[in-house]
Amino acid sequence: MLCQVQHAASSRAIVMPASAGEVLFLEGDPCERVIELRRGIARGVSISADGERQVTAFFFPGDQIGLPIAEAYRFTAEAVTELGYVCHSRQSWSEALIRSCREQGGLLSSICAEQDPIFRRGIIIGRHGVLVRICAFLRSIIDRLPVTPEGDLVFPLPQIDIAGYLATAPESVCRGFRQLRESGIIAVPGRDRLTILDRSAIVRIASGACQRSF
Amino acid sequence: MLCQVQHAASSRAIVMPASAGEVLFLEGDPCERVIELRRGIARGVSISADGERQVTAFFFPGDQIGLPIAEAYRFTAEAVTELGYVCHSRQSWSEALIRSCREQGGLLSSICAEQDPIFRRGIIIGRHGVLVRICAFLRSIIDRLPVTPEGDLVFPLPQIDIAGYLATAPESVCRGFRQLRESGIIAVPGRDRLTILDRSAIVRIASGACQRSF
DNA sequence: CGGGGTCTTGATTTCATTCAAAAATGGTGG
DNA sequence: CCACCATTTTTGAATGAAATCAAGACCCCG
Repeated sequence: MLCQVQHAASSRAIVMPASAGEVLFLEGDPCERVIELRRGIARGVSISADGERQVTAFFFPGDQIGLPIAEAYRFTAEAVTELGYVCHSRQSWSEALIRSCREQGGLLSSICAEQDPIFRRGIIIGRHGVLVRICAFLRSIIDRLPVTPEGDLVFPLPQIDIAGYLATAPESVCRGFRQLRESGIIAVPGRDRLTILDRSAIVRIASGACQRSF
Repeated sequence: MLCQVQHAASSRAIVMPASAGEVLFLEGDPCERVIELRRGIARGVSISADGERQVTAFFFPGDQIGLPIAEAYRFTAEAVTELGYVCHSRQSWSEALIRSCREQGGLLSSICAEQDPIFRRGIIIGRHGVLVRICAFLRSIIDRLPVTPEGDLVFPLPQIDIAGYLATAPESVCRGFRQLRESGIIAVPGRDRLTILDRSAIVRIASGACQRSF
Protein backbone atom coordinates (compact mmCIF):
# COMPACT_ATOMS: atom_id res chain seq x y z
CA MET A 1 0.00 0.00 0.00
CA LEU A 2 1.16 3.46 -0.80
CA CYS A 3 1.36 5.72 2.18
CA GLN A 4 -1.13 8.53 2.62
CA VAL A 5 -0.28 12.18 3.12
CA GLN A 6 1.32 12.98 6.40
CA HIS A 7 -0.36 15.94 7.98
CA ALA A 8 1.57 17.68 10.68
CA ALA A 9 -1.38 17.72 13.03
CA SER A 10 -2.83 14.47 11.83
CA SER A 11 -2.59 12.50 15.00
CA ARG A 12 -3.65 15.39 17.19
CA ALA A 13 -6.62 16.35 15.05
CA ILE A 14 -10.09 16.03 16.48
CA VAL A 15 -12.11 13.15 15.07
CA MET A 16 -15.57 14.40 14.19
CA PRO A 17 -18.57 12.07 14.22
CA ALA A 18 -21.34 11.94 11.64
CA SER A 19 -24.46 9.84 11.60
CA ALA A 20 -25.79 7.85 8.66
CA GLY A 21 -27.18 10.02 5.90
CA GLU A 22 -25.46 13.18 7.09
CA VAL A 23 -24.02 15.48 4.45
CA LEU A 24 -20.30 16.21 4.71
CA PHE A 25 -20.19 18.74 1.90
CA LEU A 26 -22.34 19.71 -1.06
CA GLU A 27 -21.64 19.51 -4.76
CA GLY A 28 -20.79 22.99 -6.01
CA ASP A 29 -19.55 24.33 -2.70
CA PRO A 30 -16.06 25.81 -2.81
CA CYS A 31 -13.39 23.30 -1.78
CA GLU A 32 -12.37 24.65 1.56
CA ARG A 33 -11.51 21.48 3.38
CA VAL A 34 -10.37 17.98 2.74
CA ILE A 35 -12.01 15.24 4.75
CA GLU A 36 -9.97 12.31 5.89
CA LEU A 37 -12.18 9.37 6.68
CA ARG A 38 -11.23 7.48 9.81
CA ARG A 39 -14.21 5.24 10.54
CA GLY A 40 -17.23 4.09 8.51
CA ILE A 41 -18.18 4.39 4.86
CA ALA A 42 -19.11 7.51 2.89
CA ARG A 43 -20.48 8.01 -0.59
CA GLY A 44 -20.12 10.61 -3.31
CA VAL A 45 -23.44 11.56 -4.86
CA SER A 46 -24.33 13.48 -7.97
CA ILE A 47 -27.87 14.44 -8.88
CA SER A 48 -28.72 15.18 -12.52
CA ALA A 49 -31.02 18.02 -13.48
CA ASP A 50 -33.90 15.57 -13.85
CA GLY A 51 -33.33 14.07 -10.44
CA GLU A 52 -31.44 10.96 -11.47
CA ARG A 53 -29.23 10.09 -8.54
CA GLN A 54 -25.83 8.56 -9.08
CA VAL A 55 -23.34 7.35 -6.52
CA THR A 56 -19.99 8.36 -7.95
CA ALA A 57 -17.83 6.59 -5.37
CA PHE A 58 -17.69 4.87 -2.03
CA PHE A 59 -15.07 5.97 0.46
CA PHE A 60 -13.41 3.92 3.17
CA PRO A 61 -11.24 4.63 6.21
CA GLY A 62 -7.97 6.19 5.12
CA ASP A 63 -9.46 7.91 2.07
CA GLN A 64 -9.21 11.62 1.50
CA ILE A 65 -12.46 13.10 0.25
CA GLY A 66 -12.92 16.37 -1.59
CA LEU A 67 -9.42 17.12 -2.82
CA PRO A 68 -9.21 20.66 -4.15
CA ILE A 69 -8.63 19.54 -7.70
CA ALA A 70 -11.23 21.95 -8.95
CA GLU A 71 -12.49 25.11 -7.31
CA ALA A 72 -15.75 23.50 -6.29
CA TYR A 73 -16.63 20.03 -5.08
CA ARG A 74 -17.80 17.92 -7.94
CA PHE A 75 -20.09 15.74 -5.86
CA THR A 76 -21.94 15.74 -2.60
CA ALA A 77 -20.38 13.65 0.16
CA GLU A 78 -22.65 11.82 2.56
CA ALA A 79 -22.23 9.32 5.35
CA VAL A 80 -23.48 5.84 4.47
CA THR A 81 -22.89 4.51 7.96
CA GLU A 82 -21.99 6.34 11.13
CA LEU A 83 -18.50 7.60 10.68
CA GLY A 84 -15.57 9.44 12.13
CA TYR A 85 -13.52 11.90 10.13
CA VAL A 86 -10.87 14.56 10.39
CA CYS A 87 -10.84 17.87 8.52
CA HIS A 88 -7.85 19.47 6.88
CA SER A 89 -7.87 23.00 5.62
CA ARG A 90 -7.20 23.42 1.97
CA GLN A 91 -4.02 25.24 2.76
CA SER A 92 -2.54 22.70 5.11
CA TRP A 93 -3.40 20.06 2.57
CA SER A 94 -1.59 21.95 -0.17
CA GLU A 95 1.47 22.32 2.00
CA ALA A 96 1.47 18.62 2.69
CA LEU A 97 1.21 18.05 -1.04
CA ILE A 98 4.26 20.15 -1.81
CA ARG A 99 6.26 18.48 0.90
CA SER A 100 5.34 14.99 -0.16
CA CYS A 101 5.86 15.89 -3.77
CA ARG A 102 9.39 17.04 -3.16
CA GLU A 103 10.30 14.09 -0.99
CA GLN A 104 8.90 11.35 -3.14
CA GLY A 105 9.59 13.06 -6.42
CA GLY A 106 6.27 11.79 -7.61
CA LEU A 107 2.71 12.81 -7.35
CA LEU A 108 0.75 12.36 -4.23
CA SER A 109 -0.67 8.96 -3.59
CA SER A 110 -3.77 10.50 -2.08
CA ILE A 111 -4.65 12.12 -5.37
CA CYS A 112 -4.46 8.72 -6.91
CA ALA A 113 -6.49 7.32 -4.06
CA GLU A 114 -9.43 9.59 -4.75
CA GLN A 115 -9.20 9.71 -8.53
CA ASP A 116 -8.61 6.06 -9.12
CA PRO A 117 -11.95 4.81 -7.79
CA ILE A 118 -13.71 7.40 -9.91
CA PHE A 119 -11.86 6.21 -12.96
CA ARG A 120 -12.59 2.63 -12.08
CA ARG A 121 -16.30 3.26 -11.73
CA GLY A 122 -16.36 4.57 -15.27
CA ILE A 123 -14.92 1.29 -16.47
CA ILE A 124 -17.25 -0.79 -14.33
CA ILE A 125 -20.50 0.81 -15.41
CA GLY A 126 -19.34 0.76 -19.00
CA ARG A 127 -19.49 -3.02 -18.92
CA HIS A 128 -22.52 -4.82 -20.32
CA GLY A 129 -24.66 -6.98 -18.08
CA VAL A 130 -25.79 -6.27 -14.55
CA LEU A 131 -24.10 -9.34 -13.12
CA VAL A 132 -20.79 -8.39 -14.67
CA ARG A 133 -21.06 -4.94 -13.14
CA ILE A 134 -22.00 -6.29 -9.73
CA CYS A 135 -19.04 -8.65 -9.69
CA ALA A 136 -16.66 -5.97 -10.92
CA PHE A 137 -17.96 -3.77 -8.13
CA LEU A 138 -17.58 -6.46 -5.50
CA ARG A 139 -14.07 -7.21 -6.58
CA SER A 140 -13.17 -3.57 -6.26
CA ILE A 141 -14.35 -3.19 -2.67
CA ILE A 142 -14.17 -6.51 -0.85
CA ASP A 143 -10.59 -5.91 0.13
CA ARG A 144 -11.49 -2.72 1.88
CA LEU A 145 -14.23 -4.15 4.06
CA PRO A 146 -13.61 -5.16 7.69
CA VAL A 147 -13.69 -8.87 8.47
CA THR A 148 -15.58 -10.34 11.42
CA PRO A 149 -14.06 -13.04 13.63
CA GLU A 150 -16.23 -15.55 11.76
CA GLY A 151 -14.61 -14.57 8.49
CA ASP A 152 -17.56 -12.64 7.09
CA LEU A 153 -17.25 -9.21 5.61
CA VAL A 154 -18.97 -6.22 7.16
CA PHE A 155 -21.07 -4.97 4.25
CA PRO A 156 -23.32 -2.10 5.26
CA LEU A 157 -24.07 -0.76 1.80
CA PRO A 158 -27.78 -0.44 0.98
CA GLN A 159 -28.73 -1.95 -2.36
CA ILE A 160 -30.17 1.40 -3.32
CA ASP A 161 -26.71 2.91 -3.15
CA ILE A 162 -25.21 0.01 -5.05
CA ALA A 163 -27.85 0.53 -7.72
CA GLY A 164 -26.97 4.22 -7.81
CA TYR A 165 -23.33 3.33 -8.16
CA LEU A 166 -23.87 0.77 -10.91
CA ALA A 167 -26.37 2.92 -12.79
CA THR A 168 -29.01 0.26 -12.58
CA ALA A 169 -32.31 -0.39 -10.81
CA PRO A 170 -32.40 -1.60 -7.20
CA GLU A 171 -34.47 -4.59 -8.29
CA SER A 172 -31.75 -5.60 -10.70
CA VAL A 173 -29.15 -5.43 -7.95
CA CYS A 174 -31.32 -7.61 -5.77
CA ARG A 175 -31.76 -10.16 -8.53
CA GLY A 176 -28.05 -10.13 -9.21
CA PHE A 177 -27.22 -10.86 -5.60
CA ARG A 178 -29.78 -13.62 -5.51
CA GLN A 179 -28.17 -15.23 -8.52
CA LEU A 180 -24.76 -15.07 -6.86
CA ARG A 181 -26.25 -16.60 -3.71
CA GLU A 182 -27.97 -19.39 -5.62
CA SER A 183 -24.76 -20.11 -7.50
CA GLY A 184 -22.95 -20.55 -4.21
CA ILE A 185 -20.58 -17.70 -4.97
CA ILE A 186 -21.56 -15.54 -2.02
CA ALA A 187 -23.63 -15.92 1.12
CA VAL A 188 -25.48 -13.30 3.11
CA PRO A 189 -25.43 -14.52 6.71
CA GLY A 190 -27.22 -11.43 7.87
CA ARG A 191 -28.00 -7.87 7.08
CA ASP A 192 -24.73 -5.99 6.72
CA ARG A 193 -22.87 -9.24 6.30
CA LEU A 194 -21.36 -10.84 3.24
CA THR A 195 -19.36 -14.01 2.79
CA ILE A 196 -17.26 -14.60 -0.27
CA LEU A 197 -17.47 -18.31 -1.00
CA ASP A 198 -15.90 -18.32 -4.44
CA ARG A 199 -13.72 -15.35 -5.04
CA SER A 200 -12.37 -16.62 -8.32
CA ALA A 201 -15.90 -16.90 -9.70
CA ILE A 202 -16.45 -13.24 -8.93
CA VAL A 203 -13.27 -12.33 -10.75
CA ARG A 204 -14.22 -14.59 -13.62
CA ILE A 205 -17.66 -13.08 -14.04
CA ALA A 206 -16.29 -9.57 -13.59
CA SER A 207 -13.85 -10.09 -16.40
CA GLY A 208 -16.66 -11.30 -18.60
CA ALA A 209 -15.17 -14.74 -19.02
CA CYS A 210 -18.44 -16.61 -18.94
CA GLN A 211 -20.28 -15.27 -21.94
CA ARG A 212 -23.86 -15.63 -20.90
CA SER A 213 -24.06 -18.62 -18.67
CA PHE A 214 -24.90 -15.99 -16.05
CA MET B 1 -9.98 29.43 -18.93
CA LEU B 2 -7.51 28.30 -16.38
CA CYS B 3 -3.96 28.45 -17.54
CA GLN B 4 -2.05 25.28 -18.24
CA VAL B 5 1.27 24.32 -16.74
CA GLN B 6 4.17 26.37 -17.87
CA HIS B 7 7.03 24.16 -18.83
CA ALA B 8 10.39 25.78 -19.03
CA ALA B 9 11.08 24.34 -22.44
CA SER B 10 7.52 24.40 -23.62
CA SER B 11 7.84 26.75 -26.50
CA ARG B 12 11.15 25.31 -27.63
CA ALA B 13 10.00 21.69 -27.45
CA ILE B 14 9.80 19.66 -30.61
CA VAL B 15 6.31 18.96 -31.84
CA MET B 16 6.05 15.30 -32.72
CA PRO B 17 3.60 14.06 -35.32
CA ALA B 18 1.41 10.96 -35.09
CA SER B 19 -0.94 9.49 -37.64
CA ALA B 20 -4.48 8.30 -37.03
CA GLY B 21 -4.63 5.13 -34.97
CA GLU B 22 -1.08 5.41 -33.68
CA VAL B 23 -0.48 4.44 -30.05
CA LEU B 24 1.04 7.14 -27.83
CA PHE B 25 1.45 4.96 -24.77
CA LEU B 26 0.06 1.67 -23.49
CA GLU B 27 -2.08 0.96 -20.46
CA GLY B 28 0.12 -0.53 -17.75
CA ASP B 29 3.35 1.04 -18.95
CA PRO B 30 5.21 3.04 -16.31
CA CYS B 31 4.36 6.76 -16.48
CA GLU B 32 7.57 8.16 -17.84
CA ARG B 33 6.29 11.05 -19.83
CA VAL B 34 3.40 13.41 -20.06
CA ILE B 35 2.04 14.19 -23.47
CA GLU B 36 0.80 17.64 -24.25
CA LEU B 37 -1.54 17.59 -27.21
CA ARG B 38 -1.02 20.44 -29.65
CA ARG B 39 -3.02 19.42 -32.72
CA GLY B 40 -5.72 16.85 -33.42
CA ILE B 41 -7.79 14.57 -31.21
CA ALA B 42 -6.66 11.62 -29.12
CA ARG B 43 -8.53 8.98 -27.17
CA GLY B 44 -7.98 6.99 -24.02
CA VAL B 45 -8.81 3.33 -24.45
CA SER B 46 -9.26 0.53 -21.95
CA ILE B 47 -9.76 -3.08 -22.97
CA SER B 48 -11.44 -5.47 -20.54
CA ALA B 49 -10.23 -9.00 -20.10
CA ASP B 50 -12.99 -10.26 -22.40
CA GLY B 51 -12.09 -7.79 -25.11
CA GLU B 52 -14.76 -5.19 -24.46
CA ARG B 53 -13.30 -1.92 -25.64
CA GLN B 54 -14.10 1.31 -23.87
CA VAL B 55 -13.06 4.82 -24.76
CA THR B 56 -12.38 6.47 -21.42
CA ALA B 57 -11.86 9.98 -22.71
CA PHE B 58 -11.25 12.17 -25.73
CA PHE B 59 -8.40 14.64 -25.62
CA PHE B 60 -8.11 17.95 -27.42
CA PRO B 61 -5.36 20.46 -28.13
CA GLY B 62 -4.04 21.89 -24.88
CA ASP B 63 -4.77 18.74 -22.85
CA GLN B 64 -2.10 16.92 -20.90
CA ILE B 65 -2.34 13.16 -21.28
CA GLY B 66 -0.91 10.53 -18.96
CA LEU B 67 -0.27 12.50 -15.80
CA PRO B 68 1.83 10.44 -13.38
CA ILE B 69 -0.96 10.17 -10.85
CA ALA B 70 -0.35 6.48 -10.52
CA GLU B 71 2.81 4.54 -11.26
CA ALA B 72 1.43 3.12 -14.48
CA TYR B 73 -0.79 4.55 -17.18
CA ARG B 74 -4.37 3.58 -16.56
CA PHE B 75 -5.36 3.59 -20.20
CA THR B 76 -3.88 3.34 -23.64
CA ALA B 77 -3.63 6.61 -25.55
CA GLU B 78 -4.17 6.59 -29.29
CA ALA B 79 -4.45 9.18 -32.02
CA VAL B 80 -7.96 9.54 -33.42
CA THR B 81 -6.89 11.95 -36.13
CA GLU B 82 -3.46 12.96 -37.22
CA LEU B 83 -1.96 14.95 -34.42
CA GLY B 84 0.95 16.92 -33.09
CA TYR B 85 2.17 16.61 -29.53
CA VAL B 86 4.98 17.51 -27.18
CA CYS B 87 6.52 15.23 -24.55
CA HIS B 88 7.47 16.24 -21.04
CA SER B 89 9.55 14.07 -18.78
CA ARG B 90 7.92 13.00 -15.59
CA GLN B 91 10.48 14.91 -13.64
CA SER B 92 10.09 18.22 -15.39
CA TRP B 93 6.38 17.84 -15.01
CA SER B 94 6.69 17.25 -11.27
CA GLU B 95 8.85 20.31 -10.91
CA ALA B 96 6.26 22.38 -12.71
CA LEU B 97 3.67 20.98 -10.36
CA ILE B 98 5.58 22.05 -7.27
CA ARG B 99 6.22 25.48 -8.69
CA SER B 100 2.62 26.05 -9.66
CA CYS B 101 1.43 24.64 -6.39
CA ARG B 102 3.52 27.08 -4.42
CA GLU B 103 2.66 30.06 -6.54
CA GLN B 104 -1.06 29.52 -6.86
CA GLY B 105 -1.51 27.87 -3.52
CA GLY B 106 -3.79 25.43 -5.21
CA LEU B 107 -3.57 22.25 -7.13
CA LEU B 108 -2.55 22.19 -10.71
CA SER B 109 -5.20 23.04 -13.23
CA SER B 110 -3.85 20.41 -15.57
CA ILE B 111 -4.63 17.70 -13.07
CA CYS B 112 -8.17 18.93 -13.08
CA ALA B 113 -8.11 19.10 -16.85
CA GLU B 114 -7.35 15.42 -17.19
CA GLN B 115 -9.36 14.14 -14.27
CA ASP B 116 -12.47 16.15 -14.88
CA PRO B 117 -13.39 14.60 -18.24
CA ILE B 118 -12.92 11.17 -16.74
CA PHE B 119 -15.23 12.07 -13.89
CA ARG B 120 -17.71 13.56 -16.31
CA ARG B 121 -17.78 10.44 -18.46
CA GLY B 122 -18.81 8.43 -15.41
CA ILE B 123 -21.78 10.71 -14.95
CA ILE B 124 -22.68 10.66 -18.63
CA ILE B 125 -22.73 6.93 -19.10
CA GLY B 126 -24.57 6.52 -15.83
CA ARG B 127 -27.56 8.27 -17.38
CA HIS B 128 -30.41 6.21 -18.80
CA GLY B 129 -31.29 6.41 -22.46
CA VAL B 130 -28.97 6.46 -25.42
CA LEU B 131 -30.21 9.82 -26.66
CA VAL B 132 -29.64 11.41 -23.28
CA ARG B 133 -26.10 10.10 -23.25
CA ILE B 134 -25.42 11.27 -26.79
CA CYS B 135 -26.63 14.77 -26.02
CA ALA B 136 -24.71 14.92 -22.75
CA PHE B 137 -21.64 13.86 -24.70
CA LEU B 138 -22.18 16.43 -27.43
CA ARG B 139 -22.67 19.17 -24.91
CA SER B 140 -19.39 18.26 -23.26
CA ILE B 141 -17.29 18.47 -26.39
CA ILE B 142 -18.83 20.87 -28.89
CA ASP B 143 -17.04 23.82 -27.33
CA ARG B 144 -13.70 22.20 -27.91
CA LEU B 145 -14.15 21.53 -31.61
CA PRO B 146 -12.75 23.84 -34.29
CA VAL B 147 -15.24 25.86 -36.30
CA THR B 148 -15.13 26.14 -40.10
CA PRO B 149 -15.68 29.48 -41.85
CA GLU B 150 -19.21 28.27 -42.66
CA GLY B 151 -19.96 27.88 -38.99
CA ASP B 152 -19.87 24.09 -38.91
CA LEU B 153 -17.91 22.12 -36.37
CA VAL B 154 -15.03 19.90 -37.36
CA PHE B 155 -16.16 16.57 -35.97
CA PRO B 156 -13.78 13.77 -36.92
CA LEU B 157 -14.86 11.23 -34.29
CA PRO B 158 -15.86 7.84 -35.70
CA GLN B 159 -19.17 6.59 -34.37
CA ILE B 160 -17.39 3.47 -33.23
CA ASP B 161 -15.36 5.54 -30.80
CA ILE B 162 -18.42 7.43 -29.66
CA ALA B 163 -20.10 4.09 -29.02
CA GLY B 164 -17.07 2.97 -27.05
CA TYR B 165 -17.19 6.16 -25.05
CA LEU B 166 -20.91 5.96 -24.33
CA ALA B 167 -20.82 2.24 -23.57
CA THR B 168 -23.36 1.48 -26.24
CA ALA B 169 -23.55 -0.16 -29.65
CA PRO B 170 -22.44 1.69 -32.81
CA GLU B 171 -25.88 1.09 -34.31
CA SER B 172 -27.50 2.85 -31.38
CA VAL B 173 -25.22 5.84 -31.85
CA CYS B 174 -26.16 5.98 -35.50
CA ARG B 175 -29.86 5.83 -34.71
CA GLY B 176 -29.46 8.50 -32.07
CA PHE B 177 -27.77 10.85 -34.49
CA ARG B 178 -30.44 10.19 -37.06
CA GLN B 179 -33.11 11.12 -34.55
CA LEU B 180 -31.31 14.36 -33.76
CA ARG B 181 -31.03 15.08 -37.48
CA GLU B 182 -34.69 14.37 -38.13
CA SER B 183 -35.66 16.56 -35.20
CA GLY B 184 -33.73 19.43 -36.74
CA ILE B 185 -31.41 19.65 -33.76
CA ILE B 186 -28.22 18.92 -35.65
CA ALA B 187 -27.15 18.63 -39.27
CA VAL B 188 -24.35 16.63 -40.79
CA PRO B 189 -23.24 18.59 -43.88
CA GLY B 190 -20.50 16.11 -44.59
CA ARG B 191 -18.25 13.50 -43.15
CA ASP B 192 -16.31 15.03 -40.27
CA ARG B 193 -18.75 17.91 -40.11
CA LEU B 194 -21.44 18.78 -37.61
CA THR B 195 -23.78 21.71 -37.34
CA ILE B 196 -25.56 22.54 -34.13
CA LEU B 197 -28.95 23.90 -35.10
CA ASP B 198 -30.61 23.88 -31.70
CA ARG B 199 -28.15 23.95 -28.91
CA SER B 200 -30.75 24.40 -26.22
CA ALA B 201 -32.51 21.23 -27.32
CA ILE B 202 -29.29 19.32 -26.81
CA VAL B 203 -28.92 20.72 -23.33
CA ARG B 204 -32.57 20.00 -22.62
CA ILE B 205 -32.34 16.39 -23.70
CA ALA B 206 -29.00 15.95 -21.94
CA SER B 207 -30.51 17.09 -18.69
CA GLY B 208 -33.33 14.62 -19.13
CA ALA B 209 -35.99 17.31 -19.27
CA CYS B 210 -38.10 15.61 -21.92
CA GLN B 211 -39.12 12.39 -20.26
CA ARG B 212 -39.55 10.11 -23.19
CA SER B 213 -40.70 12.18 -26.09
CA PHE B 214 -37.31 11.21 -27.45
C1' DC C 1 -11.14 0.61 -59.96
C1' DG C 2 -11.45 -2.58 -56.32
C1' DG C 3 -11.54 -3.30 -51.23
C1' DG C 4 -11.70 -2.52 -46.25
C1' DG C 5 -13.78 0.05 -43.03
C1' DT C 6 -17.52 2.87 -41.51
C1' DC C 7 -22.19 4.05 -41.60
C1' DT C 8 -27.01 2.94 -42.22
C1' DT C 9 -31.24 0.37 -41.93
C1' DG C 10 -34.60 -3.29 -40.71
C1' DA C 11 -36.01 -7.48 -38.10
C1' DT C 12 -35.49 -10.06 -34.16
C1' DT C 13 -34.18 -11.28 -29.58
C1' DT C 14 -32.59 -10.42 -25.17
C1' DC C 15 -32.20 -8.11 -21.14
C1' DA C 16 -33.19 -4.73 -17.80
C1' DT C 17 -36.58 -1.47 -16.34
C1' DT C 18 -40.90 -0.58 -14.74
C1' DC C 19 -44.99 -1.46 -12.21
C1' DA C 20 -47.14 -3.52 -8.39
C1' DA C 21 -47.27 -5.66 -4.14
C1' DA C 22 -45.72 -8.48 -0.32
C1' DA C 23 -42.16 -9.69 3.06
C1' DA C 24 -38.45 -8.50 5.99
C1' DT C 25 -35.88 -5.32 8.71
C1' DG C 26 -34.76 -1.53 11.85
C1' DG C 27 -36.06 2.06 14.59
C1' DT C 28 -39.46 4.56 17.58
C1' DG C 29 -42.42 5.48 21.09
C1' DG C 30 -45.84 3.83 24.03
C1' DC D 1 -41.41 -5.67 25.59
C1' DC D 2 -44.34 -5.00 22.03
C1' DA D 3 -46.96 -2.63 18.42
C1' DC D 4 -46.35 0.31 14.77
C1' DC D 5 -44.18 2.77 11.14
C1' DA D 6 -40.88 3.68 7.50
C1' DT D 7 -37.58 1.92 4.74
C1' DT D 8 -35.42 -1.61 2.38
C1' DT D 9 -35.47 -5.94 0.19
C1' DT D 10 -37.70 -9.38 -2.41
C1' DT D 11 -40.58 -11.41 -6.01
C1' DG D 12 -43.50 -11.73 -10.20
C1' DA D 13 -45.41 -10.09 -14.57
C1' DA D 14 -45.53 -6.88 -18.24
C1' DT D 15 -43.34 -3.59 -20.89
C1' DG D 16 -39.91 -1.37 -23.35
C1' DA D 17 -35.38 -0.15 -24.98
C1' DA D 18 -31.20 -1.40 -26.73
C1' DA D 19 -28.17 -5.23 -28.37
C1' DT D 20 -27.64 -8.38 -31.77
C1' DC D 21 -27.97 -10.23 -36.29
C1' DA D 22 -27.85 -9.55 -41.11
C1' DA D 23 -27.26 -7.05 -45.16
C1' DG D 24 -26.72 -3.18 -48.14
C1' DA D 25 -24.84 1.67 -49.09
C1' DC D 26 -21.30 4.72 -48.80
C1' DC D 27 -16.71 6.51 -48.66
C1' DC D 28 -11.88 6.92 -48.43
C1' DC D 29 -7.65 4.67 -49.54
C1' DG D 30 -4.25 2.58 -52.11
